[in-house]
Amino acid sequence: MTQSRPRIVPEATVARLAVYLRVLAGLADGGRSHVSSGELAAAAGVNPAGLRKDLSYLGPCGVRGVGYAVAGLQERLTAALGVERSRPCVLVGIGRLGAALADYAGFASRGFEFVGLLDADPARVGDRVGGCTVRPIEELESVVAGTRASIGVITTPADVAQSVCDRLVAAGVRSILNFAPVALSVPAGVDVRKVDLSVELQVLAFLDQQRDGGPPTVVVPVPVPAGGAR
Amino acid sequence: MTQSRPRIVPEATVARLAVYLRVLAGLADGGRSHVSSGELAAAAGVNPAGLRKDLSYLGPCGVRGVGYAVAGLQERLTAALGVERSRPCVLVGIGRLGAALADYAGFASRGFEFVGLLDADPARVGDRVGGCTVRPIEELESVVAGTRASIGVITTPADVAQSVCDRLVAAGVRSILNFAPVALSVPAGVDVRKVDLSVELQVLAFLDQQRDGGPPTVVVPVPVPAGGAR
DNA sequence: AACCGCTTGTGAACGCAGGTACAAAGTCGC
DNA sequence: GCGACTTTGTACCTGCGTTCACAAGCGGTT
Ligand SMILES: NC(=O)c1ccc[n+]([C@@H]2O[C@H](COP(=O)([O-])OP(=O)(O)OC[C@H]3O[C@@H](n4cnc5c(N)ncnc54)[C@H](O)[C@@H]3O)[C@@H](O)[C@H]2O)c1
Ligand SMILES: NC(=O)c1ccc[n+]([C@@H]2O[C@H](COP(=O)([O-])OP(=O)(O)OC[C@H]3O[C@@H](n4cnc5c(N)ncnc54)[C@H](O)[C@@H]3O)[C@@H](O)[C@H]2O)c1
Repeated sequence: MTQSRPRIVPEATVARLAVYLRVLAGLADGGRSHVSSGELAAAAGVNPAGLRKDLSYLGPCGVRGVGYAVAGLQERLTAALGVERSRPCVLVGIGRLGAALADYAGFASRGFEFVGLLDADPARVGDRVGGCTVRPIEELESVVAGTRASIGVITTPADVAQSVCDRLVAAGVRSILNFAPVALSVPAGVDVRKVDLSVELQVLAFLDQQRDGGPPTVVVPVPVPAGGAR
Repeated sequence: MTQSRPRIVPEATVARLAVYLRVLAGLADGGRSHVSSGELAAAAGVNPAGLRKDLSYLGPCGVRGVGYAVAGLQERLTAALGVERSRPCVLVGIGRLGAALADYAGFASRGFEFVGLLDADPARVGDRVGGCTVRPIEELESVVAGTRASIGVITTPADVAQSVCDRLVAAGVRSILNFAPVALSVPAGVDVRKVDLSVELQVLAFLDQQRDGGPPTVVVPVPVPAGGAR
C-alpha cells in the first residue's frame, strides 16, 4: 500500500521534464517521429546522460539504437507531470504582472487554464482579461469551490499575500505559486513555489561583480562557437 | 586590502543573501537595530544554521550573544551582492510581461534601473513605461554602449530570443535574464539565468498529482512505446 | 572582576544531484 | 541469419548543498 512508489522523482528532474515536454512539442510540429537523447539534450540545454537518467525515472521509454518516439514520450511525460487534462487555476491580484499572466496564451497550451481572476480593486472588477472576467476578492471561496481549482497564483502586493494565501488554503487550494516577495507559511500538505525576480537580478549582479573583481579571468579567450539553433 | 576572496560563495547562498537583504530592509523600517539568526531565518523561511553559514561566507559579521546589527549587515550584503550603486539594465521586448517589469518600482529600490527599453514594434516605440521611453530595436547596440548596461533582460517571443541574446552579448552585456521558453546558448564568460513560469506551474501540477496518487498504486499503464507516428 | 546565559561561527556527517564510463539491447546492412 | 554499429539505461564516482551539533566569544549581572 504505502510502498507503492516504484521510484521517486527528484524535484529538479520534474522541472527538467517540463522543459523536455516543450521541446518535444516543437519537434512534433516539425514532423519528427524519433529523437536521440543527444539532440533532445542539446535543445533543452542539459547533459545527454542526465536527460536519460531523468527519463529513466519513468521507466524504460526509449528504444536502444534508435532513440525516443516523440509522440510516445510526449504522452508519457504529460501523464507523469499530471497535465493530461487541463488544470484549473485561480489568479489573485490582477495588476500589471497578474494581467500579463492571465493574458498569456502559453499557459493554456501547456494545460493550465485560469478559471478565476480575483482583485480587491473595484475598478478592476468586471474587466475581461484573457477570456475571463475579473471578480471581487470576496468571491474567492465560492470561485475556488465552484471550479475545484487546485492551483492558486498570487500576484498581490506583498503585505496581503499571506492573508490571500490563507484564504486560498482554507478554500481547498493545495498548490500555490507566489510572486510576492515574502515567505509564505502554509500548513503541511500544501506546496508553495516562489518566483522572486529581484533575486534573479541580484544573483546576476553578484556573478558580474565576482567576475570583475575575482580571479584574473583574462586567460580564457576561447571563442566558443555558439551552436544550437536548428 | 580586503583579503580578496579566499572563500567562494555558492550560488544557492547568493540567492538567499538577496532574500535576507530584503527582510533586513523591512526590519530597518521597523526601527530594529539588531536581529538574531533565528528571527531572520524565520522571516526568510530558511534554517537558522543555514543562514549563519550563508553569512559566514562574508566573514564574521555578527556579535555573539547579541545577534546581527541590522544596518551593518545591510551594508555588508549590499556590497557582497554588488548593488552598492544602481546597476543599469536593458529590457528587450516591451510586451505585456516586459511592460510589467519596466513599470515595477521594486527593482529600482533594490538597485536596478532600466536605462533602455527596446522593442521591434513601431507602435510601441515612443511609449513611456516606468519613466523610460521605448526605443526601436535597431538602437540596441548604441543604447548598451551609451549606458554601459551590464544586465540584459529578454521578454521577447521565444523564436527571436536567441538572436536578441546574441546582439546583447556582442554589444557587451555579460549577464542575461531570460523569460522566453528557450535554452539560450552563449559564449563562456556570459551568465544566463532563465525564468520559466510554465515549468513552475507544471512542477506544482506534478506535486499535486503525486499527493493524490501517491498512496494508491498509480503505475503508468503504458506498456510498450513502440508505436511510432508518421 | 568573575560568572552565566545567549548567540554566533564552524566542523563533520548525511543526502542528493550531476557527470563519466560501460554494458545491455535492438536495429540496420549484407 | 549474422555481425557490427548505434543508442539507451545504469552503476560508480565526485562534488555540492544542507543539516545537526558543539565549542568559542561576548554582554549583562552581581
Ligand atoms: N510587476 C513586476 O514586474 C513584479 C516583479 C517582481 C515582483 N512583483 C510582485 O508581484 C506582485 C504584484 O506586482 P504588480 O506589479 O502586478 O503590482 P500591482 O499593484 O500592479 O498589482 C497588484 C494588484 O493586486 C490587487 N490587490 C491588492 N490587494 C489585494 C487583495 N487583498 N486581494 C486581492 N487583490 C489585491 C490590486 O488591486 C492590484 O490590482 C507584488 O507583490 C510585486 O512585488 C512584481
Ligand atoms: N506574459 C506572460 O505571462 C508570460 C509567461 C511566461 C513566459 N512568457 C514569455 O515571455 C515572453 C514575452 O511574453 P509576452 O506575454 O510579454 O509577449 P508579448 O507578445 O506581449 O510581448 C512580446 C514583445 O516583444 C516584441 N518583439 C517581438 N520581436 C522582437 C524583436 N525581434 N526584438 C525586440 N522586440 C521584439 C513585440 O513587439 C512585443 O512587444 C515570451 O517569450 C513568453 O513566452 C510570458
